[in-house]
Amino acid sequence: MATLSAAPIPARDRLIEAAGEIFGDHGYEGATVREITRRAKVNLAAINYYFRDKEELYLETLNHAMRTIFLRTQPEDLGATPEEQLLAYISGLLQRILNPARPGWHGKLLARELTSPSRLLNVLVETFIRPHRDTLHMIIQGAAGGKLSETHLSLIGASVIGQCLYYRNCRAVSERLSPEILEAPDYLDHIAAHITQFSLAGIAAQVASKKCPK
Amino acid sequence: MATLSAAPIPARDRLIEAAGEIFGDHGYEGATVREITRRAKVNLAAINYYFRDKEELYLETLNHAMRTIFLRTQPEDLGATPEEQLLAYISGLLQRILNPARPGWHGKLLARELTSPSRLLNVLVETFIRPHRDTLHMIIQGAAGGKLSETHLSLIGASVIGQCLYYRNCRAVSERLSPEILEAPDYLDHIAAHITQFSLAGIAAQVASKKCPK
Amino acid sequence: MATLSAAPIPARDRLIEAAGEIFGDHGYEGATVREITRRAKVNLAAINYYFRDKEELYLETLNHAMRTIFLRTQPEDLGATPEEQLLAYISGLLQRILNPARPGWHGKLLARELTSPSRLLNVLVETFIRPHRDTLHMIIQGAAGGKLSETHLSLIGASVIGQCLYYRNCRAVSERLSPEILEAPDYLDHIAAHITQFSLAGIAAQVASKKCPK
Amino acid sequence: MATLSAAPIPARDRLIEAAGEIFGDHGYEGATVREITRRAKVNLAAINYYFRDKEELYLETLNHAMRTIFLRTQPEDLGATPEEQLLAYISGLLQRILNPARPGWHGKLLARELTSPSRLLNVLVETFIRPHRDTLHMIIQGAAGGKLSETHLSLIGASVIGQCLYYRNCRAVSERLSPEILEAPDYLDHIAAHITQFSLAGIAAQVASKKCPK
DNA sequence: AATGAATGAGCCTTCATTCAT
DNA sequence: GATGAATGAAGGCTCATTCAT
Repeated sequence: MATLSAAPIPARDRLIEAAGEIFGDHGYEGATVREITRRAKVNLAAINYYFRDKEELYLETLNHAMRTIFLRTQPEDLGATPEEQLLAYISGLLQRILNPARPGWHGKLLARELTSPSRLLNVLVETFIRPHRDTLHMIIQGAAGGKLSETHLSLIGASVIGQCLYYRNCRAVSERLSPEILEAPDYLDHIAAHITQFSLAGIAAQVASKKCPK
Repeated sequence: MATLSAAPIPARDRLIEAAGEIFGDHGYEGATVREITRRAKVNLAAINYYFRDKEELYLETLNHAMRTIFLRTQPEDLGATPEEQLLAYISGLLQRILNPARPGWHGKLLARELTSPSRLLNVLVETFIRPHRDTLHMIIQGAAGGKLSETHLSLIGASVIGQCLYYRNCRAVSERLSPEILEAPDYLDHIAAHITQFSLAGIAAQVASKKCPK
Repeated sequence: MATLSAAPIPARDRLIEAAGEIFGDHGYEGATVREITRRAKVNLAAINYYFRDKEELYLETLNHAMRTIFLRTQPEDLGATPEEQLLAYISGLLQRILNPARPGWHGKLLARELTSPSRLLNVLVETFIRPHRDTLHMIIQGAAGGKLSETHLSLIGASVIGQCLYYRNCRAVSERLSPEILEAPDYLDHIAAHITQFSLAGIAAQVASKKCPK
Repeated sequence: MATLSAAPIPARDRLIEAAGEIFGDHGYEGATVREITRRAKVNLAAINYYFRDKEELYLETLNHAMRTIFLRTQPEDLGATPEEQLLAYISGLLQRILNPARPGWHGKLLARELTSPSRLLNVLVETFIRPHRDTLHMIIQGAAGGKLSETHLSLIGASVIGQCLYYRNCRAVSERLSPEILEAPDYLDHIAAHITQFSLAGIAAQVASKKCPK
């Protein structure tokens, strides 16, 4: 019989959702399977049933978050000019790790994993992060006019990413030191605009310094 | 009788040193007092004796790391021109959180605390971070010629700090994506120079855009 | 298939039985959960599983003992004349706290709780002891011919109860000072008879002294 | 130089006083040497210095309490007639175990020891309790006119002692069930008078029943 | 004579996991 | 397919005690 009521979320998915929240808030060691199963409203033994053990659940949850955060984006999808592409890239990244409309734990989990990596890091880097990084480098190269070495690209890429991650990693500090920035309704747009302008100037300076080295 | 042998390090100090390493590597929840006391070569009950409990030991250790990292530095100590000051500031920060000659756990502990704050964060921000931030803002204001609003200072300050912390928070990723950067013997100087040049260009662009808003 | 073997006692009940014996012998603080779980032949973690913690187990065990000791008895169940009722009451009380056929720890636990009350005492008094006391007062009033004030009833009741509890609280001393009393096969009956006769005389004297106060 | 200030109480005596209070309130196992040394305002190691260990301190403290409670009293000291002697005996016992002017822990410690004896009980019984019991039996024999057997004396003695100890052992219950008795300023005298009258009647009945056994 | 530093043993509790159903 | 019962291991902590001074 057809019915309008939404299908109930399967237990396995409820587990991943609950695990993400708790791993994000308390870390792998700080999270307890009891708390996770309670929040997911499943039996205590369900984690060992659907996943093998706590670690497997963590890896599965992390994988889920990474897939959501690192949606493939091609430069051509981002905009016409390199400047537009960079803004789109930065804006997208900020959205993915900070937007409270998304499950907050995606970004938290990524930040935790970067700071203290699990054994999944290698596959994480190759599968998700490197392609994303390549896209960013391409955009930067475009903005620079195609003159930058790999090392320069890496340094600049790190500068761009570092600026974005700051708002994820140091959110608690920001809230105390510069609350006005985080309180604006469209603060993510403001921050994205600032980082883009700031970085484009940095890129331009890099190009200039290579042209006329003192 | 005079002797050349160094005085033995007191048990309490050995505990803080061991705790710093293990808290830095595994986080508060992941660290066990058994492991800490074993590494410090003291009795299991020593933590309860010198500190009240595990949490007190953590706070004491964190405080120790913060005091070491956030040595007061006045702008005038840093250099003559704003550019020199900014370079000195960035270089100093990188040294404090990354220099392997220092106990590696200082920076790790700071990074952990920023990402997932304990109840000590408030006092940490007011005692250590805010004064440091004020110094940075002063330097930026100097580099900008004294024209920037508080909000702009905050955004630019976040860009500078974010670039620096990237190498601490995402070190594991950097090692995989750009190993050549971290392998140079004076890589901290290179990074500091890059961030400084990048940021000065960003500051200049900010000043220019305020003068002639499109 | 029908079998003659008795059903195995559930782990939870074994825990209460073992806990009663050990709490009775060593008190709450002197008892260890290790010893209790060992005697109950269950895992160390079973206490946390069936009860929340050691205290909850104690309260549950105490409650169990109290329910067994303080079976409701109505005066009319006890006998026809007040004298028979008093004998039945005293005899029943002695049986409940001393009879070695019952688990010995019931009485021990009660004696301990009276001497050094836990936070359960209030509910214990209201639920179990007060009704019992009211029954006793009714019997005394009957034996006295209905002339005694509340205060006199309380004093006489205390005298009756005190005589009975002596054999519980000071059993170890009795065994040394008057072993012949405890060695008779029906010593509980002898003691009950003595206390009854002794108390009836006391009650009669009380009534007489009220009639002709000197 | 002579001075009016009282001599400071020696550390050893302060320890016994503090130990008595805490053993009385929490029992041997529930008491901690830390708490005792803190209350006695002595070093943590003082217990092991003045006494050998915790148990030795307990025995010493118990001994101290027993000596205070069981001051030798001869029948001739108590009064002329057996009735006066019994009143004096009962009144004295109640004073010793209940009088709040004395250190409250004396009675508490005795009650605890009777209910759950330590290995000191044997010597306690022979040294303190038996002589006291003999005095009581002599008084009872006097009141009875010298006709009672040992067994009868023991039963009657137990009745007398039991009535007295009730107010020590079940004080917490009395406070809830009959507060009015304990609130009178001279309640100890009232209780002593009641127990004496009650017991004299009991003794008389015993004598009568032996004369004309049914 | 007395004490601060340090310790080994044992406490209760909680953890992730498994097993029988 | 899913779960309630039960468990072994390890957790942090507190205990009474000792040792060097």
